[in-house]
Amino acid sequence: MKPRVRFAPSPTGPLHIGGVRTALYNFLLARQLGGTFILRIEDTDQERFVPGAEDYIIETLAWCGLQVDEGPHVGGPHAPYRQSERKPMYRQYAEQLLASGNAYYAFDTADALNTLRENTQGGASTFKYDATTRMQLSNSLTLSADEVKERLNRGDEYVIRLKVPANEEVVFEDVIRGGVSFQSSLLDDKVLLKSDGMPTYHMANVVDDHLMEITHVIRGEEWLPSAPTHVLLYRAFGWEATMPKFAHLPLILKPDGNGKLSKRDGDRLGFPVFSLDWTNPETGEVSKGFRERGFLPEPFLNMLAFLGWNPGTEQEIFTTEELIAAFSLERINKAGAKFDFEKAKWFNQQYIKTIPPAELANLVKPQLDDKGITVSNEFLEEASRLLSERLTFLNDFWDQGQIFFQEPAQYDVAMLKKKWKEGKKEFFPELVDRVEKLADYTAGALEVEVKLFMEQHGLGFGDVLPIIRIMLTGTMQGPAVFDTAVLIGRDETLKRMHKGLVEFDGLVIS
RNA sequence: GGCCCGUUCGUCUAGGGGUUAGGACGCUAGAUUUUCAUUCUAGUAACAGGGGUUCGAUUCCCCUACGGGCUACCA
Repeated sequence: MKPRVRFAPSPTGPLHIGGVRTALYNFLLARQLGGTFILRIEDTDQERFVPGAEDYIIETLAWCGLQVDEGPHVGGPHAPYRQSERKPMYRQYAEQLLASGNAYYAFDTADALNTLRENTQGGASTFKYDATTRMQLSNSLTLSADEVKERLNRGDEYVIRLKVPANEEVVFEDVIRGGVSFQSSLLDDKVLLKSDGMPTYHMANVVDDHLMEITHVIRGEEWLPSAPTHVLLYRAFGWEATMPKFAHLPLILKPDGNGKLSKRDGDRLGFPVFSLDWTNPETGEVSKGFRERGFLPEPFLNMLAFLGWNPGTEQEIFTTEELIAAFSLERINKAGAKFDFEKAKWFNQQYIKTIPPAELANLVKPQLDDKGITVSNEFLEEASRLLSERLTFLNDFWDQGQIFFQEPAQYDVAMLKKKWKEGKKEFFPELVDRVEKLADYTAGALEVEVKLFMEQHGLGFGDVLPIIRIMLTGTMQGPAVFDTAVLIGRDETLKRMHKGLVEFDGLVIS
């Protein structure tokens, strides 16, 4: 059987990193096994539908390079891939279960059931629609056939529920957790078809996974408690022989404290939890995405893959191709992983420094475009070369490299006060002059010239270099001074030096 | 409350009946860079607790504690 896996999100909002990781694991397994990666949109709840969410999901997968083989935007042999569009298909399956006695009509209203639940709150047991209560409720099990028919004809609202067998042990194998078992009497008679005719998640999921010939269901741990219901459904349909393998992923947790990672944690702790920027269509509120924060897709995926999985070797930096080769469901951990933004940054930084300067130049170019700055490709490439080991995020390029494109906006006055002193500063006009006359304007020649200048005047590196650095960049940080001087060119270097000569005295006095 | 899943350095984790319990992030120190960052080296730090089983348990079993998930006509 050809491996077929699916990522099946609900379009209820932006994808957070847990969702992306689920997609990634599905993708990795599909690619490793030469199988098919399917995107299915589970939009059976019209009330929670959020406009733009589906596009967001598709854009995220595209940005990450998780190419979808079948899905709503690319089609495929099992189209449609949006459950709302598959609505007419589910009814017959519900009826099949009705006919075989595995399901029944239930006429109880949601309000009535809520009341029952409230009345049993805090007691020994909470109300559950199950084998012990269903004979006291109004459904096709308790009503006469005639009355059921009459209610149906009259147009009474109803749902179709799964008739969960009493006192059975439901056992299934989870690839990650091993054998898992549930007592069927603890399960409730889940609604299969809602009163609006839409299937519930459980129904649609099982039917579609079967129809789409899914071989592995890889999803979050929050689905583990409903997995036995799904197993029962496969059984009721007579599909148990081709039931997919289940793998329930551990959750991604808050870095501090406990609980699932949520949007709030990101806001609170200052890091993104979504893949891309997201604008809430109702409030207009914008949530930061990893992409916009300066992450690149490969390290983003690399980092995500390691949240709950590891290859068993000491290699941590992986390309997506390498992840495909190394991945295995069996090596996924059982326990939830707390998200660590520091480690996420490290993956990104490690990746950026491997990018060839010409390529990095292309990646950072938009930052200059935004500022209306145009430079030659050679210039940008050299700037990228100088900065590539110094960037954690792509966005750091401007912060660290702006002095390549514009004069320093301010000077490190505290340092100037220490270094711009009588007895030393008098020599600098001569240095500027020598730079101007230097025959060979290269980093090497500059260094030789500066050393010569120092020797002749009995000055040390500490007397001279900080001054040159501040003249050129304004700060004590940044790439090698001589490289910087060569990059910005002799004219610009001289211009900045002259400016320093003019301004430093005033700065030191104040 | 009930059910299910889980628990190795602060964090992500390797390991698995006998190990100096390994790596990575972070942090600290040193080296390099007369800057900062990078890089390199070193250091820091863990088997939740209690019972078994065993010659020997961190590893297997049980209990407890703690954490998480689920408990809707939401997914």
